[in-house]
Amino acid sequence: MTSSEPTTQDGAQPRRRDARQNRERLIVEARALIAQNGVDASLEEIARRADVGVATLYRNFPTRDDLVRALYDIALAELATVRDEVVAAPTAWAGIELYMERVSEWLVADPALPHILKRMEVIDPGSGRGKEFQTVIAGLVARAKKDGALRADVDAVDLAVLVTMVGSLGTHGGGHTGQWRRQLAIVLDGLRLPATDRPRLPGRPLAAREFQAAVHGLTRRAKRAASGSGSGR
Amino acid sequence: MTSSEPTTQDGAQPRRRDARQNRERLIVEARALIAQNGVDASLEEIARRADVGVATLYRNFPTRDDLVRALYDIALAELATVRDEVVAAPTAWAGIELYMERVSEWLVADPALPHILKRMEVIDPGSGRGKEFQTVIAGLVARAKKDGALRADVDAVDLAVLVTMVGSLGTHGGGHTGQWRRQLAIVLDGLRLPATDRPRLPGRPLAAREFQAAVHGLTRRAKRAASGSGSGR
DNA sequence: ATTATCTATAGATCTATAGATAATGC
DNA sequence: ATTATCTATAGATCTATAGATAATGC
Repeated sequence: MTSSEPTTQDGAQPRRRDARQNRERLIVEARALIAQNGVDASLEEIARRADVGVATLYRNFPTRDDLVRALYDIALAELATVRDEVVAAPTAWAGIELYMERVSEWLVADPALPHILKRMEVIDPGSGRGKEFQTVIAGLVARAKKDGALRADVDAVDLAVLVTMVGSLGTHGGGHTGQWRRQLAIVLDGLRLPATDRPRLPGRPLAAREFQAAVHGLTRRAKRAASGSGSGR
Repeated sequence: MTSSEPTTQDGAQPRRRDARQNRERLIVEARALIAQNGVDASLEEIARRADVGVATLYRNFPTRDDLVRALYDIALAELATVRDEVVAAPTAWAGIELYMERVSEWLVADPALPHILKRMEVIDPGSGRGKEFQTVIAGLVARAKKDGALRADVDAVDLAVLVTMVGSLGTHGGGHTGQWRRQLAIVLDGLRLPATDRPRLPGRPLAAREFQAAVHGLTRRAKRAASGSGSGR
């Protein structure tokens, strides 16, 4: 209770070299396992994969929710860069494109994120940590409409929903294939005005069997885990 | 091993009245809990919620995968109706719209489905149970392109990915709000040719706080569970 | 000297099954 | 008579912590 207690601070780096490394490894493995098994992934197994005793995990993250919070903070820090890029865009429409692309990329790159975001809202409802971001986007939306670049009947929240949707391809659509860029392009075409003269879709369409494998999550990592430990629990 | 053994047949209905009812209840609760906690949801808790001893669950579904398979079969049966509707559509484009809408609806209505589909591909890889469906859609796509109703640079697999994406709003975007219809309309506009004269978006945009709640899965059911048992495990 | 790690362990919960008991259908 | 249910339980795994042991930084 005394303020001078030498406990591990909130998200602060531990003082010792090995401790920092262990924390890093725990975070990496936690992300991987949560992506696979959800927020309730076994803490014991996370520790095991990080080659660390369970107690070390508990020292760093006394509660499961502390771990979730840490992952959330890291992810959010990455997102801050995106905001800067977006406001620096030459036109409002370019800003919107950038926003959609970067946030999709962010979601697809880390399939643990949906689970983490979901849990965060339970832990800390309406924290509104991304609220200023939303304000930026709302401004962009207004300008893009005025420019005649964005259809008039959508708003910033629609964009947020759309980007969530595209980002979900990381979990349910095999984000590693880069397919999501095609789908994003189609979504952008659905938003664009005038609605003619569309750019070509990026990449190539997926073969049917690739889609099967992708939707059902058979990335290399998932495959390894499936053959290793059955249902994974 | 003898073929006359009176074991519970594959997906067959049990003979006794109470048994049928119990099986029904198990399936309902399994669906709900899997939607919430993933395929690895506790079988004990499913039985508990269905007001049934665990042994009853195991009698009906000797293996977790048997349960998953049963849920899959039920879902697929529902989907068969959709195929009939789609082939009966007046134009190829109408068929595509119908396909996208009905399959999205199907996915959104049952947030357990992504988990189940994922697991099915592990249990029974490349079973290709939906393959004939894909063939139907491929034909539709070809016709719609010839009609000049669908953009030329997409194929049937793109549509499947898109519909997966929209369907994911059931899990990650609060499907109960019906928001997905707006997003689907935008996607369809991105696919349509000529790309002008779009129909109005259905419904109304979501308020920012509604989006928060929706994305983070605070449906009534999730709320109840969260306040009830913490992290739910 | 301080900071952090590991091993061991208590209590809870889960999977899976055996054996005793109850409910239906013919 | 048959079919199905329930209770009880063994063994595994998980969470969370206490106490002994090892590694770093000043």
